Amino acid sequence: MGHHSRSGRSRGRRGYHHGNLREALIDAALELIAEKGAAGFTFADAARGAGVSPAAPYRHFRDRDALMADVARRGFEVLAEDLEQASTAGDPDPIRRLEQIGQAYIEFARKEPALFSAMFESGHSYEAPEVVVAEERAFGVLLEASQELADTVEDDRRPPPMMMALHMLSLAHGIAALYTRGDVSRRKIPMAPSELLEAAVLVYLSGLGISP
Amino acid sequence: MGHHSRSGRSRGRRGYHHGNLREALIDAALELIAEKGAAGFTFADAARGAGVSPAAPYRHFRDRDALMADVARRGFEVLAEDLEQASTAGDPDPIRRLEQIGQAYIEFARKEPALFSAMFESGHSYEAPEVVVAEERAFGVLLEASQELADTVEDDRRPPPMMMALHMLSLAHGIAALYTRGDVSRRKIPMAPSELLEAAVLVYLSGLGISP
DNA sequence: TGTACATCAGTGAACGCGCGTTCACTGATGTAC
DNA sequence: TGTACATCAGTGAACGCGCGTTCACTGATGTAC
Repeated sequence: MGHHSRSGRSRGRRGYHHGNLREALIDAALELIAEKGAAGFTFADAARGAGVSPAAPYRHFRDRDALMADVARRGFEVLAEDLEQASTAGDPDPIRRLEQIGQAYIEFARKEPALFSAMFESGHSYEAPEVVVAEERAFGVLLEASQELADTVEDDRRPPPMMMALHMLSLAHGIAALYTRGDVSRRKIPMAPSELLEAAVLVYLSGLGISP
Repeated sequence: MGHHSRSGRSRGRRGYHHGNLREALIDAALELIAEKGAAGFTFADAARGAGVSPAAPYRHFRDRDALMADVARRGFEVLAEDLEQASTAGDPDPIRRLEQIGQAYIEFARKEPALFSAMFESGHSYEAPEVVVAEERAFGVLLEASQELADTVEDDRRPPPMMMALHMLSLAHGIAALYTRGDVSRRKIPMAPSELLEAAVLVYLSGLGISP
């Protein structure tokens, strides 16, 4: 299953103690989310998936919600890393950078549908500090790139970076939510999501007076 | 509760027969979704909410999924109506029309968070024909307005209406999903969602060479 | 290096609960004549 | 208009099941000396 490429499959416990049950539970949750959606599993399911007794998860998470919050936190952390990667690697041209970050956003949704669901479709808002921090870190990448791009424009025509970042995020998130998840979902469109995003970004930036 | 402004509150049964249990179950489901999210209720909860025995819903819906699908269908129908309303009423100028449709989209998400959740955050894709029809009807409004606006541009610079419509939808949906639901959710931003959308639309259209 | 002991991270049995679902039933409604 | 009857839409009791959660427990690990 694709979404374990990062964390590796939990490879069976080595005795009475599991060794890394916390991670194994998160992995199991992701697998279950991928199968049946964010609402489609129970605390006991996660225990079963990790190969432990139903009482074992209580050593690591207060309840199912706490487990889900941790899954969401990891999601935002992975997303932040991906966006940072897209921002620092690749073409350093400010326009290309912004566009690459947007592409990384929808690519994240495509590659990690289970994380994406846990983050945005679980019915919770996750006000836990670690989640908020990770969220802001991800948004910060977008904001910084917007700032940098805005700085290339002469003073009197410079667009507000915060607005640019929010526009980019909304656009990327909308495309991701509606069109990127191949299996569980969604609407079909006559072009790839990445093309749709690319075209939108170019039009949008052109509207701000920014052209390649 | 706000989301009953359209259908009216179910006002207690008048005897052994409920009279309109199907609608009452949908109403109850909406109330429960508003309280606890799309995953936060059971078939039995819906029955309780409608004031009938747990066996009664089986006369109208095969299971909980069938009930949710019907809620989603109604959601898309209401959305389609709202978009049509925004398209036909109000300013007939093509630019304003498109923008009004976008505003209606996020306004729908704000006013009907329970419907919005059922439509987009329930973990189902709803391939039932009636749902697809309602979805296409809603999208059709956006497409038609895009078509009309594209027609105001001279031939050689005319943007593809389908692309415009998809861009508008993605943008509106992203803003709606991230920022419009006051209670259950979400991120805070330094401007109202409607302003965020308005600015984005103006920039975008300007990028297409369309200005008021 | 060995031993005693504290701590940690699991077990597995048990419980109460509510859910989904079926069933024979029955009150209410509609219709034929 | 009245009556017999079919159909509809609900009841309520029952069931098996799996979930969440607690509990005393125990095997494994780490550490002091």
